[in-house]
Amino acid sequence: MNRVTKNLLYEQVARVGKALASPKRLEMIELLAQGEKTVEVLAREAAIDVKLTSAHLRVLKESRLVQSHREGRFISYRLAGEDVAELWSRLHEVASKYVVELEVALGQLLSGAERLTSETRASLVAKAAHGDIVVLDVRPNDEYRSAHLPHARSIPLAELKRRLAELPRSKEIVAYCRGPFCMMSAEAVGLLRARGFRARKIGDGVAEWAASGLPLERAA
Amino acid sequence: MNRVTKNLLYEQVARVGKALASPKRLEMIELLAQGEKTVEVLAREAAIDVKLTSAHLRVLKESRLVQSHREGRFISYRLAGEDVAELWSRLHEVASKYVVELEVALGQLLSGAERLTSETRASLVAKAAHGDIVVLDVRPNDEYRSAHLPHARSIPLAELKRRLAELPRSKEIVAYCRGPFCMMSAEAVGLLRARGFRARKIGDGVAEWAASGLPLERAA
DNA sequence: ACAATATTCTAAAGAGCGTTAGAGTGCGCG
DNA sequence: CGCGCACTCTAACGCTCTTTAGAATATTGT
Repeated sequence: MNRVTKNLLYEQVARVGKALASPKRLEMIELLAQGEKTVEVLAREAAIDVKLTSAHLRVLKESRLVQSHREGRFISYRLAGEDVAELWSRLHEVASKYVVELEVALGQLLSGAERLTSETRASLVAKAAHGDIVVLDVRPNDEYRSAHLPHARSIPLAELKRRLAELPRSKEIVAYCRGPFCMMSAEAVGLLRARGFRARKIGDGVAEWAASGLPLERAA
Repeated sequence: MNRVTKNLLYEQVARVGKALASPKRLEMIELLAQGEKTVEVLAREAAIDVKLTSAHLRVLKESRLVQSHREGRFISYRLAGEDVAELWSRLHEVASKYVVELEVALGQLLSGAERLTSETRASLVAKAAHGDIVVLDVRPNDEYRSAHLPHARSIPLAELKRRLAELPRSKEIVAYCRGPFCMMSAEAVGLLRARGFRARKIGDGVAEWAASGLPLERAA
């Protein structure tokens, strides 16, 4: 009985592991870490067929990583807790530390994006609080409202070009988006630099930030 | 290219997820979190066929979660880093928090084993340092030597019955083993209570302890 | 060099998972 | 009420993973 029970327990944990074993589901988890989303929105943002998205969400729901609730005609999904985002963050931390191919790919992708340590995160907050830099959130505005880095300002990537006047040329602009795999902040930096701003990106998203133990801000 | 690269990245992370998607591999990771082991030892302790153990180790090695090196006729495996044990700990933390069936099974299995918080962990160390309690490691001695909780004493479960004289009847004995799924500490507590000792178990193993940020001791 | 031991490699069967399409369900609006 | 929308359920295909057995490899001791 001992051994049988034991295997059953590892099986339950493996159910969560299985949920984390698919690239599509991982992308969905990262998107949901930005805030609640409907199936349709999720399918569009991840570029996955709606039916397939629904099927994957079913798996995530069965493993208790996400929860769903109906809102009128739409069904909205969210992560089951903060620690799910943290788990995702740890997973890709371990992955990027040990999987060489990922390192190489990440290196190309991030193209100079800073990997933050707890010290640099703390000094980032301090500089932002003091007004020495501008922390810029380039995700869609609803994701910003759901949660964002301390002192961050929201200008979604799509609106950046026509809202450049809101940004100072005297200060360094530090852009971020959904996490190290997300290209939006890199695009934003490219645009800003072309217009003569001083800008750089960081690899952190809200999940990475929270996983490092620092608090997030939420819109009222 | 953007999308292609992106999927490739999630795929790399999913490789690690896949490695965590099998009950047998999870059990092996927990065993390896206790210290380096050869294939044969691992196979015996997990009650898995040697060939199958080797195959699973191959998967773990390909996902860079474990490393191997030859020692004479044996090949010894260990976790690739401390954060792998931490990842395992987080995984089963999330699993046990959200998977109801696991909760129930755990509840029966732990039968009163204390879930530790950071406060109770700290006070445990303080009491052990002061000599108010005896922290007892009932795992095989080589696992104890590899790493153990602060101030812990080693009496492997197999030797406990004939070494009872080494333990004080005046102090409470706090037993632990490999983690919340491990039955050895529960057996030890049963034995000790039957002989008139004051004893209880805790769910922590070295992985859970380290994941909570506290230091471990290692034999010189 | 040869036998014994520990482990890996190869091949093949079976189970389980991802994906797609079509039918079905629940909600809101006219 | 009934139509349309958002989503889920079911069934089926192909593919990948697990598991087992047999052959192969590397190392030690004689």
